[in-house]
Amino acid sequence: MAIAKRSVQFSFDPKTLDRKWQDRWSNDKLYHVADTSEKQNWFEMTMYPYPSGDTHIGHWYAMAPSDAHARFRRMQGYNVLHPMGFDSFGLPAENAAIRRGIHPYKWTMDNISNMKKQFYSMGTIYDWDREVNTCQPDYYKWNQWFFLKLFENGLAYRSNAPVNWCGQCQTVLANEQVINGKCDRCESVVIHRDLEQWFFKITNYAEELLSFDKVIDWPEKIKTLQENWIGKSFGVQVKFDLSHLQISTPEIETFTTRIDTLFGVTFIVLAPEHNLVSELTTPDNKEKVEKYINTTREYSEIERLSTERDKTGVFTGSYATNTINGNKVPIFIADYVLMQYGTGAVMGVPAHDQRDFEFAKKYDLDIIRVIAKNKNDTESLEEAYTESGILTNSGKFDNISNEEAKIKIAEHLEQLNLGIRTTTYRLRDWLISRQRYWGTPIPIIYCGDCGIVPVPEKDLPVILPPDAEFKPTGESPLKYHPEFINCKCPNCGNDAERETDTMDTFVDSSWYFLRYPNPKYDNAPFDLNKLKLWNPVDQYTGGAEHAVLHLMYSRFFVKALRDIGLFKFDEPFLRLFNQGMIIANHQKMSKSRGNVIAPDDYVLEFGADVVRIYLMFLGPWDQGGDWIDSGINGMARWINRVWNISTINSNKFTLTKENQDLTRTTHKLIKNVTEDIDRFKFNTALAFMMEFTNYLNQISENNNATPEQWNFAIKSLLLLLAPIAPHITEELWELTGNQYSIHNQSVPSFNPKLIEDETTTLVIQVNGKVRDTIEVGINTEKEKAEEIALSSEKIQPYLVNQAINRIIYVPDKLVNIVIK
RNA sequence: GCCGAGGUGGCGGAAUGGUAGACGCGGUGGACUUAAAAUCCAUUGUCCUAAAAGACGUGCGAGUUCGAGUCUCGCCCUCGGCACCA
Repeated sequence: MAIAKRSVQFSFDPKTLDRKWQDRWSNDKLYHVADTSEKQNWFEMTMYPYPSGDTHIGHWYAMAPSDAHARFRRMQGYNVLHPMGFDSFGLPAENAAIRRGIHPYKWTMDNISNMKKQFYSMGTIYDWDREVNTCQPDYYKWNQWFFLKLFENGLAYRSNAPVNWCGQCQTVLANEQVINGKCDRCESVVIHRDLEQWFFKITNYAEELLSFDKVIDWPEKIKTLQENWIGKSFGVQVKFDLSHLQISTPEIETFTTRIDTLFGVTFIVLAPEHNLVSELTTPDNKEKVEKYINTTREYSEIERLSTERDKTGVFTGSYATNTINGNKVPIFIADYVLMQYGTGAVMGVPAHDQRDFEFAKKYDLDIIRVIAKNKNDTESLEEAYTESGILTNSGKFDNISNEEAKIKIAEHLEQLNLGIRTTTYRLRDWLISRQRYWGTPIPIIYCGDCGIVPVPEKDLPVILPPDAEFKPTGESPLKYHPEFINCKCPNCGNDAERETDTMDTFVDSSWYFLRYPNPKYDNAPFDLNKLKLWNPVDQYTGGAEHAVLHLMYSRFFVKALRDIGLFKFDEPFLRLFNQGMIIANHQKMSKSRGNVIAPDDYVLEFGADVVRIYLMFLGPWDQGGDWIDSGINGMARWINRVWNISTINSNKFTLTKENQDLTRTTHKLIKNVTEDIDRFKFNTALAFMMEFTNYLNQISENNNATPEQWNFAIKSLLLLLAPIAPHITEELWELTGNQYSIHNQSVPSFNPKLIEDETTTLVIQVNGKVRDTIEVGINTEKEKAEEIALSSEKIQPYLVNQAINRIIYVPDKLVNIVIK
């Protein structure tokens, strides 16, 4: 795509400037971060990228503002660690290997070196001595180490679980490889299969993850998203009697949040995977049931995703007894009941649950209304009644409110030992197995005699063999790598086999913030002394698309490692800020649309600073922005004006007495910009600076400053702009005779007393409509202000023959004359 | 369906309940120039008007208030996330 041409004639050459200062900073190790200093440490991170090969404007949009904020903290006197790394395991590398025959390692490392060059061209303060790269054995070794720790502590386990299966490729697919229910490689429909998989027991932490007491500042939105994901609900586990069937268990347990509707149960539904299904199925239903289970097992993603899908199910032939009223109800299986939630069994109350209602209609089951809108309510139901109401058809519980009944019936069941109040969560355990090559090998050995044997710590890392063969079969190359698979059991020494699955890459990102303080430490994942200096992270920034997965997994990791005793803190990220999405010319950017903004081209044309400024000016960072090509010239124009105005020789100013207004405006600028950058409001911070530049032009033209105050104004402007536009401000800092480097200076401070205005514009309203504005001294008395307002020539006509009801006075702001 | 964010000029966007449209883009007119670009100056919500003055104006409809883009209630639309969770 062609880029916007520069229409500005710069007074300087941005390309030369960028290079000059980037090299100087790099040679001087200006951004080297010591672990300790006389300053307070501040750990500010932005989410590390996947090394896709080319930085696009989205990377810049995430990184430039966070870099500016970190630089700003640095100038506020903190010792700032603002590191960068690469989330370098993952699918695209493997696909490149299969499609183009490039080894994932080479592909990844080439991309990383390219992206590092691009980050360098942005003028970021990343200290590359602290780089973290997750595909290196010295990093993923610790993934394996953590896995062993979690395993030892009962937080990692192996279990059978359904996976996405592509029949064409004969392999398992990760969720992200399933696009609209189809395989992303061969486009055939994906079905479900059961496989033995490894899980992390995140559900142990469901309750603690719901609490955000230990964070300082997180967006409400993200907290809510996590709360919804965890999905806590209160309900009752209630038993239905099966004793008459004489099978292995005398009862079946269901979970419900609507125990008040217990008298309305007309059927029971089990998930097809429920372990009682085979026992409950009577011989004459056997064929039907098995057929249903098989089709369910092979149900496609597409069907499952469809909301409007008909409820289907099949009768097992058996009945259960609802002990509260002795009713016999039929037992069905249906795939709308999920094995993973609650007990995998549901009591069907068609009158008060829409899904049950549809199911009952389809299979012609009874619908018994037990909650009435009011006492006279006898209407028949067109759909489930899910509102609150009064109990009916419910024996001794009739005529009480359903909210009351929830408690009464639960207590009743508990007394009879037929039910118990419980809490259930939607959150599932974290499935970490991936049937892929380019990831961390799971450090487990399977021995015919000893079973599951963890790889001993001393044998870590289990190295990913570099000489794997990549064939377009879709299967993990590790499955065909005998040297990798075959090994000796660490326990008994007999022949054994290695696990060939690798870990989900979210494992890598769940603790990388613990590695930045000591990326090369090799006795442990981290040196506790270093860790204490930096962690937890003071400020984290990144896209909201990671609201649940990455951010919740990281929280889980920290809590689990804390409980294992590795450190004491509870949360990984104390403050979180989510930037919005950047779009281009009103459209989402995509390769197919051909509207992807390539930052490199703009950097060559305009210089890094102009691109940085534009990204921060486009809109409020948290709400995203619209990159409109023509807009960038405005930033170039402005920065050129900053250049021109900064290079004016201050000796030309001949005023001997200070211009109070300039002093006031300069101090206001400092206040406003400081506050705005602090809260990531770069767009308004820049607007203030632009306004100030326009103002300085007037001052210069009218020669309305002393040399000293002019210098102070320019110096303040440069210092405030330095975090956002590091190259040009550094050059101007030098040109104006200051000492290298501007980035080692402090943010200028303002004097609140000097900000106070002497006069203010008083708005005069009549009945809330602005009729006049009058300049008055600050702190004008009410009586005086009213007098001024009433005597205004513009106001007079409105008051002729009018009775004044009252007068509102807001000091220093307005007078509102209320007439009839 | 549920949860969240949002709806303001031609465009991106500003506005602790107190002058709506800061700042920037784009447009128009002018200066400079042989000319153009760049730069600078002026102007730029709509209607009415020669102008002044005025009227209208923040998705729609009500309400609270001396005063509402901002608060309350009820709708409509857009974008993001979740989605048979019993």
